[in-house]
Amino acid sequence: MVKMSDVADKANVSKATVSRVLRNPETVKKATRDKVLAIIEQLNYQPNILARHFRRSETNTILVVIPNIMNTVFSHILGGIEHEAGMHGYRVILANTNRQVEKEYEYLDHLRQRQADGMILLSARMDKGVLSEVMKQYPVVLTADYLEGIPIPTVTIDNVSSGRTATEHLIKLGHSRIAHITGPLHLLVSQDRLKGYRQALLQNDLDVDNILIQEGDFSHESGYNQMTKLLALEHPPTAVFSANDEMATGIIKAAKDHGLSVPEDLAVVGFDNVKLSAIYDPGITTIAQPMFEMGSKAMELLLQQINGDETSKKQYVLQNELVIRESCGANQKKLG
Amino acid sequence: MVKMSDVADKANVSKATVSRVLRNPETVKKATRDKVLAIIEQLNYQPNILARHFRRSETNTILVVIPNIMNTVFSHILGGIEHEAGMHGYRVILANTNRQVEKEYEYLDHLRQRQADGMILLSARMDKGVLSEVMKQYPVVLTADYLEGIPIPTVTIDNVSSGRTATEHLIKLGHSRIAHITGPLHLLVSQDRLKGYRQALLQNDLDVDNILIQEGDFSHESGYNQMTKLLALEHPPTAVFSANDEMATGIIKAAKDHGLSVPEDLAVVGFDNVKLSAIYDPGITTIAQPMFEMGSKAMELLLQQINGDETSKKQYVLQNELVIRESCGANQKKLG
DNA sequence: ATGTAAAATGTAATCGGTTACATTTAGTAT
DNA sequence: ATACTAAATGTAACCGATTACATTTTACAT
Repeated sequence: MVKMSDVADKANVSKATVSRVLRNPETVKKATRDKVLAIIEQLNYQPNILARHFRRSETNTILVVIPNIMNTVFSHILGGIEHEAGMHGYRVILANTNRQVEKEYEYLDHLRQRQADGMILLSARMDKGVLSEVMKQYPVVLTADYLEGIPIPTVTIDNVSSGRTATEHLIKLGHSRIAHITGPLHLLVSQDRLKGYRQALLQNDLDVDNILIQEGDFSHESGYNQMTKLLALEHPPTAVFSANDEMATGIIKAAKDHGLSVPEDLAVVGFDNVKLSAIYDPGITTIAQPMFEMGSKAMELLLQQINGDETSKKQYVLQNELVIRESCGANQKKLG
Repeated sequence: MVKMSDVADKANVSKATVSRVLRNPETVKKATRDKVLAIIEQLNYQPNILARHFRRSETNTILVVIPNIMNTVFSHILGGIEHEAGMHGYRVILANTNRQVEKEYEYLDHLRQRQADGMILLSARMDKGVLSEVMKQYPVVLTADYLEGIPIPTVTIDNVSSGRTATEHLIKLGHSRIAHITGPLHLLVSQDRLKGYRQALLQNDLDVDNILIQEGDFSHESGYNQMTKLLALEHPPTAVFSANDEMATGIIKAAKDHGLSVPEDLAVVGFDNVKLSAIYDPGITTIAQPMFEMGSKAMELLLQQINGDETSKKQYVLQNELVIRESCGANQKKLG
């Protein structure tokens, strides 16, 4: 393997000059630079990146801690991260946690060992004290999830307002008996979407009937099961706000199996705007999370931190949007 | 940052001994080992992994070249890779190509610069000559895609036989006018699925009618569009084999929009068995690709190569399976 | 031609583990 | 107790690029 000193020898310059040609070309006279570059070309010299990483103790690598890559929402955020990272010469290491906290701690050690220049968390279950401590020493950004009480740079959407928007949309369509199937309630996102749902009802002088609020786990099956329960009520809902799109498909299936049509007999609004919601029949009206942008913005913030810009330690709230399709009935007749 | 020599000093041993405690504990007397470990604990010593990587010129990192992380099939394969890698202390670097060959070449350089110990390709568009050359020098495994003519270790399913199985299933259900909407035909997988489709027809003495073979691009829209075309034929098909599940949803939508029911008026079989096919209504009968297993098997083969086992340079063909749901009508009445 | 500052280049230390080889210590047989 | 082997530990070179600092060269003004 040809190394820097080989190039230096052949070009009759010192290693330092070769190094400069590579890293600070402007500090080297053009003639020398060209000569060195020619030799580099000729010898097909590839700098030993590991040596560079070691010497500079930086890795051009960032860690993405992700609960589950196979989840569409996460993989799209990851897409955004990867895109932005690539544009700046950074590589992305996958840190799948399968939702185990121990894994999060494990990856924290990677950061401490300087195996990565920074870390983007798509889930933060670890102890807040530990996280605050880490934040002080290393570049960290949180997205998709968020935490209360610690000032960690975060990129999210406003889930409360989104929940409100989704619910208000159903109210405007004339519904008054609106159910909500939530995500796992230990997650702040689920709590916030629920909060938004409640706010919308109250602000429109509608009762919040707790029997209409059922906890799901974001899976199709849970949507199906909880909806089946709701349909067995004496006064079943005429509309449902689902905390994500996959549950919405379960909800629609349950309604169909119960002999109801969507949106005629039951209006449904989902959340996320994953591809599924556009493909499903009926198309699912949903709150669009800008997943890709969340990822790229998170990476952008991380890069600022890596480059020593401490002022960038902010909370970012991205715009979300209601995407109207068939499942809510807005495109059909209005319900009375 | 506390380093190895600090530990050595405090423990009254040499750096070498500390290093051995960490890497070859069995070569150190228990008493010494315990003493050193205690000091490591006490000083909270974290070895500098970058130094280790540099010195040993290995990275415990592998590169996964992937056309698009946001695609379910790829993200599931990636899941399998990550899982297997994690179990063996390897980290996974994402190398998204967005289907650009140049990116593939770029990541090849990472391998050459020893930034990774090996590479798993989920797409190989690069020149076969280049790839063969790389294969000789570095551990490489191909999965999801495959190439003819070069003996690169590959993990796939048998797409020909799968295409045959899917088509035969429709034939057994009594269909004789079976269409096939293919994937992009520049991909071998698409060609092979098509080949299987043809074989099934011929082996059952059915004509291959080229008008019934339409090229799609794996998207919902292309499924919809091509099916719409097929339905406009004088003798439209009564069954379709779709080269993936997403197109199958488009096909079903087109049928519905044309006033047909699935499976009663049109039987559909998809390919992949992504979650979508289970969630969709009707549930899509499909060929299950063991995506996760493909990933973990590919990683397993890569690890064998990394560990110098050259005999492992094989082609692996994993089992696939027909998953019967509603869209083909097998669970309903038989068609005559 | 001479002096001076700026630009270009060189020298050599350094990053922190790893490991071949040398040396010491422990263990066992006679 | 002695000799010999194996086990344990130490010494020091090494991996290859980076960079602070020193030195030389160049450019320009007088």
